[in-house]
Amino acid sequence: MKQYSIKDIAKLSNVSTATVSRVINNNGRFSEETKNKVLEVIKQTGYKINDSARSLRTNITYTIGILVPDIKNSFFADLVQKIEELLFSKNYSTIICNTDKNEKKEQAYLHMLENKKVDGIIVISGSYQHGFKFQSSLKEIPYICIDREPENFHNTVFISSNHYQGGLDATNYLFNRGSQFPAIVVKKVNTSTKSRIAGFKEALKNHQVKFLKSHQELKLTNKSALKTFLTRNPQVDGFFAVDDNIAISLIQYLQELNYQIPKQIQIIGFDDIPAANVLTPKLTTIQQNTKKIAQTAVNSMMNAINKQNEKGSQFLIPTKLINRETTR
Amino acid sequence: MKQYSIKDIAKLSNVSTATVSRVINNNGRFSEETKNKVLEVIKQTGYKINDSARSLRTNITYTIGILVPDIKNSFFADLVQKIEELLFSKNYSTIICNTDKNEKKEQAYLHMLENKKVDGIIVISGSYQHGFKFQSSLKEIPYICIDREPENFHNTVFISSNHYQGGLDATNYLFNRGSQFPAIVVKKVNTSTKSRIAGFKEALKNHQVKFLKSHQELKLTNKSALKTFLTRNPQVDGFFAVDDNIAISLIQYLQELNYQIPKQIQIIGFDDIPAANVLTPKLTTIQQNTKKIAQTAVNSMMNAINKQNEKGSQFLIPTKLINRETTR
DNA sequence: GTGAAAGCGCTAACAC
DNA sequence: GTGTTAGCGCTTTCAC
Repeated sequence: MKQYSIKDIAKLSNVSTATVSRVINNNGRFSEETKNKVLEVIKQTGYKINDSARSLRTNITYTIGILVPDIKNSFFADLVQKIEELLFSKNYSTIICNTDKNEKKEQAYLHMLENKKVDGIIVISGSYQHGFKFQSSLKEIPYICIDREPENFHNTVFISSNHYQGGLDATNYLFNRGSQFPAIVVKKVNTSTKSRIAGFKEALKNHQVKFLKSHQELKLTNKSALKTFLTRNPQVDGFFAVDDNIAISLIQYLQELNYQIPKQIQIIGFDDIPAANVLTPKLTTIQQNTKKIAQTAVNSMMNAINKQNEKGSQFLIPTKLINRETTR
Repeated sequence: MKQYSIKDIAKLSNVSTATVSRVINNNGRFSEETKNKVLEVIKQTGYKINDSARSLRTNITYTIGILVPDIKNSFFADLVQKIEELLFSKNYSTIICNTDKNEKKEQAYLHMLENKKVDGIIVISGSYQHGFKFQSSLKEIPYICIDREPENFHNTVFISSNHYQGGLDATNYLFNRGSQFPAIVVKKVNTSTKSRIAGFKEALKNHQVKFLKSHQELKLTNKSALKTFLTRNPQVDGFFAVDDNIAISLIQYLQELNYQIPKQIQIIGFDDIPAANVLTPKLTTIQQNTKKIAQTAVNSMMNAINKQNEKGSQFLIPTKLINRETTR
């Protein structure tokens, strides 16, 4: 059964398609009477707008693409959920693109989004080694980068937590709670962790502790890496884990090695993933303000769509320390 | 700057738009020579297909909507990610709709998806009280239900874990590991938990334990609810928590009340969320096969799109018991 | 193997 | 306040 088109509605309401269109879009220039008539017919028929036709005509799709490395990661999931909610409230749909940190997939998605003529793209990431480069052919689709630095800051808006400040706060907290030789624990390094590390180093400097990679930086590949590190650096009495998942492994290993947390060794993480609050002991960590990040991103996106140029802007969102049980 | 259209490509390649279209869609009826010529021009110009125009013409959008109560829930996130991946490999985009368990929002999304003329809708849920009813006006958009029973099974395909069997297995395991009076812990009840409870009851029956709501069912609103329950039912030596989050609260309360797990009381959960493997003690639980569920769903979706009618089918996916530390 | 042209459903410029 | 109509970019039928 054929779907109703605007033509059918026009005919059934004894008006022209233009009038129906005006009523649908509330564009004025119709009487209350015709409006009611048309609306009634629409209701009766169950007429549904055809967005393809509309987009073809208007060049607006009311659709935003969102590139995310892994939706299962709770930080990303949180962000996506909040962004999606905000976009929905502005009548936008969001197309989710799980890139799996795979560049080929990312390219394929970008291609797809270009074909779809989305109104904008939000790029989320903290997991790539490389910056984000988006070479749209002619028509520039505006894009916003969250947590992944773009190759060229002039083309876009960059939004991120203040990872540097977060790292600084975390490390200072370790000092304030009595640690004297905190070390940092990393796995893979990307743009955001780099800043967290920089914050860590700054805190050391402020406390007159010299940073030596062999003494203050642990690459946590497995339990024995930790064991070796602690044997060589018995003075270490605090760890800033560059993210919560690392902190979780760390805690597990430390417990297996019979260290007492936080008595002997304090730990602070980053992200505040759900598991952090469920561990024994519960993890002290740095929480990112996903709500604010999402708001800022959507805001910038709307501005970009409306040609309110913000290109080149960077927004750094403050983090918050959540004190729990792995610090004294 | 205007974007290139198929007309421009036609002109630049000295062929007709029809030919360009044939080349793009690889529909045959063109020579190798023209093909190369056209492809070259496309490459040079960076021409991008306009999917709105194409969809308008073909009535196919290559877009699937996916309704999910809460993408932050790790089970849903997992499912969505896997479904999205499969759809992407088939050249479909997925529009994510986070309904927040809000019926009004759900309706609004459905409306949006109808306007967008998506090719299909996948409805995920285990969190609604009511079944899913989708009254599309005329053109039936096919839809698949995962974990939420449709109001009318004849209109759709229903896919879900075998919650009943999972509940049965969980409870049997408790018995096998030495519990004699297992109880079930619930919070809110929906279609899936109902089946899990039914499985629990069946296991009791098989072990000649009579089910009495006051003795075998705990509504875990807070710690004192647990305390009261255990005072009244001191014989209880095992809990089947109807999902992992409930299990987590339960463990925490039990520890605060100084019960020993699993020595005095065994616990088994359901879902295998990430936190389950990180608790102390680690949670024994029932894992759902998200991969299989996703595959089945996408498969059915493709069949529905291709008019390979499966309506009325139900697929029950087996679960798997993950033995960890909260059982003996 | 190729082209001309109709038409998908809509919006908006223009005329009245 | 309302109608006529062109045209957005594409696919597809039909003719050659």
